Amino acid sequence: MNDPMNKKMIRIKDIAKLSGVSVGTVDRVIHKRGKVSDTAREKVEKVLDEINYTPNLLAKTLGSNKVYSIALLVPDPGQDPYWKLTMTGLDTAKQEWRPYHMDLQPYFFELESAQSFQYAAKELMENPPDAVVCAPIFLNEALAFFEQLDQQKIPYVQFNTMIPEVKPLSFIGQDAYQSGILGASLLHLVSKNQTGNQAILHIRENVQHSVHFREKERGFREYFRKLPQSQTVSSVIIEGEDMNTFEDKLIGAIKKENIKGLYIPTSSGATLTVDVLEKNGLGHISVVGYDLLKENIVLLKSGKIDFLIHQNPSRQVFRGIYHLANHLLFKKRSPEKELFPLEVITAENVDSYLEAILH
Amino acid sequence: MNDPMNKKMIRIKDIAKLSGVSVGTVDRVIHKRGKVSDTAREKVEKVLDEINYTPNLLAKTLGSNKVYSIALLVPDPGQDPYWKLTMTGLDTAKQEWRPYHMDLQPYFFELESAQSFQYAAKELMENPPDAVVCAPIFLNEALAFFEQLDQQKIPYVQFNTMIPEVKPLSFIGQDAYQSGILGASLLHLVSKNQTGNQAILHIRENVQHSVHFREKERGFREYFRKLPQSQTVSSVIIEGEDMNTFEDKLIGAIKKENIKGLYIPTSSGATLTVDVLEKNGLGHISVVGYDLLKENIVLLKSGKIDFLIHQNPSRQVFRGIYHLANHLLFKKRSPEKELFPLEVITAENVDSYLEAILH
DNA sequence: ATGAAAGCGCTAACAC
DNA sequence: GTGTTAGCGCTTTCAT
Repeated sequence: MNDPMNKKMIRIKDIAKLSGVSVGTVDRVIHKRGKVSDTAREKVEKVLDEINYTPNLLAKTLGSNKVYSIALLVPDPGQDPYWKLTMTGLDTAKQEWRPYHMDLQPYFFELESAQSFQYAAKELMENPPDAVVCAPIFLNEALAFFEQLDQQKIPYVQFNTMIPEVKPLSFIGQDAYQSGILGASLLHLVSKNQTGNQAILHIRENVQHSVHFREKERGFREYFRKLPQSQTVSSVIIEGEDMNTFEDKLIGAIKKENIKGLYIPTSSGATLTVDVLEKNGLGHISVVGYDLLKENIVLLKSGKIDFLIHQNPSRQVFRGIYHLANHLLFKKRSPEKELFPLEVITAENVDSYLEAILH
Repeated sequence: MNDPMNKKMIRIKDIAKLSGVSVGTVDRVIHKRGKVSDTAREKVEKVLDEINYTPNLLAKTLGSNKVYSIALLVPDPGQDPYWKLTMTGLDTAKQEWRPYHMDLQPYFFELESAQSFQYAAKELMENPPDAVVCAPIFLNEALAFFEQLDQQKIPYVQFNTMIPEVKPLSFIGQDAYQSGILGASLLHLVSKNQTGNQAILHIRENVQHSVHFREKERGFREYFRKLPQSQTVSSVIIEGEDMNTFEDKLIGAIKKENIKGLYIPTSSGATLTVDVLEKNGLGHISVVGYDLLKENIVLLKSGKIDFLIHQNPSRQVFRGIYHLANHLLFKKRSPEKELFPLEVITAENVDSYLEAILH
């Protein structure tokens, strides 16, 4: 903005001298803390208006000499490869913030159990951190937790799933609706030469996730509805249970609805599906899936999945921590929302993503 | 790695006490500066081995009390929309590093004039910065400049174009060969239904850029060569001059070679090309271009360009500055190479990229 | 309400 | 060679 060329940077001491008060008073005025007389305040503010003071953040942090802690509340990475990716983000953040003595502690809950979310949240609060990064998988339980944080004035970042009811320091994630549109367009492109219908496949999606997945479905349908020659879209819902039921349901639907393309919003769903397709000689069906899970990468490279959309969970937590750390350490303000780009992964660019440093 | 839960962080003072020497000596051992007796060194090193000391970077930087400057040497952003994007990266970096009193100064040269590169480099060196970020468009001139920097022990980051002959602090950019492969695969995908040949279009590419563009071409050709039914690829070279010549050459080549798909490695080349195609009723020809230039975005959204590949020049400079700042301020070591992912942009995800904070 | 002064952890200059 | 000490710019405490 303005030239930082002026040799000497302005210090609180300088402001004090210029306005004829002590550094203590200047500090009080700047941070609106303690008592200051109107006359003193005016003198200082006058000087502040004229010069352009930017505090030295290093000194600020050093002087206040606190060790901050940030807790991370996420699904157990051992239970799901998608959530396992978030640990990379945590590790990178740990390294990055280590020199600032930031204490980063993860707490895990079962992906399928709202109760375990409550339990993990409770454990977390037994030793209240200075800030929290949370994936609010379970709507009600998350709301209760966030309320608790609000009460204790603990700032938090919400990521992955967007719950509009709360006002976190920031939300980090993607536009799920647009993600559905993108998925649809990719599927459309890649299955142009085949005849048949498109389908969205819901595999073991918690009802609780539903906001997220519903938005994806809405986008997906919208794309095909808007097409010049509007196409119908089937929806195949598979609750879970055993592989045989899964196979029967899936193959049944494909045959019945004459499906040529499958959109699979759940990261780990693509592997299961492709296995079944292969086994049943349905390898020609186009597949668009999510995320850089090991299995997905293999399938992508071998051409069994056509596209992946990258949600970048590792970076989501990395950025969540980043915002909170900046908030705590440097009082920097964070964006209300940080929406990640919807990244298209193909066999040809997947390696470039794997090599890239948490970008 | 290891638990940061131990209430108190270890300070140099602690190490001094534990090893029975003074803080000065500990500092000397840690930084291998000044003279230390072997016995003292051993005592300190023994303690260092046992405990896990991470220096407080805030205190470190504050104590050494320097104002660092980083110079940026890039093509004039006024002359080319691609290079204009780098200014976003500079601005963001300025904001980010402002609190650390980092002085960031850009120097510009003419995109088509090696001499102006020399001139700008000379001007830059009249007031030697502590580090340099440079886009080495002109091979020989860049080599001379880098040599000068090496001599003066000024660290530098090389971005956008990879010159293997030098050893900068880091290189930032993309794998151009793989980028060509990606471009080819996208073009192949999108033009499957049409008959004809693929072509790569070279528009006003300085000979000096050639490493970069040659690699892209190599990848592009390689993709089609490896295809089960190997396809031929034409290469259309347009030196510059006026629009009419451009049009004649382009249309001539398209007709003659029966071209159905165009790969355009130069960011600003796509607009020119699409204009000519439209005008000549050749709107059906598929186009893959580069980068999020305003004009490209419009064409992408209207379906006149099928895909863009994002080189993210703004982030390239942002990261370049990031590495150098960390190097200077915190003595952090940077990666030799930071390869960006090859990002695929479509009409459906382009907005998500525009919204995204310099990601 | 305000000023003076003691840190924060590290660096660097200085004395011995 | 080694220990001591005065900063770096800010926060925080303690007198006044």
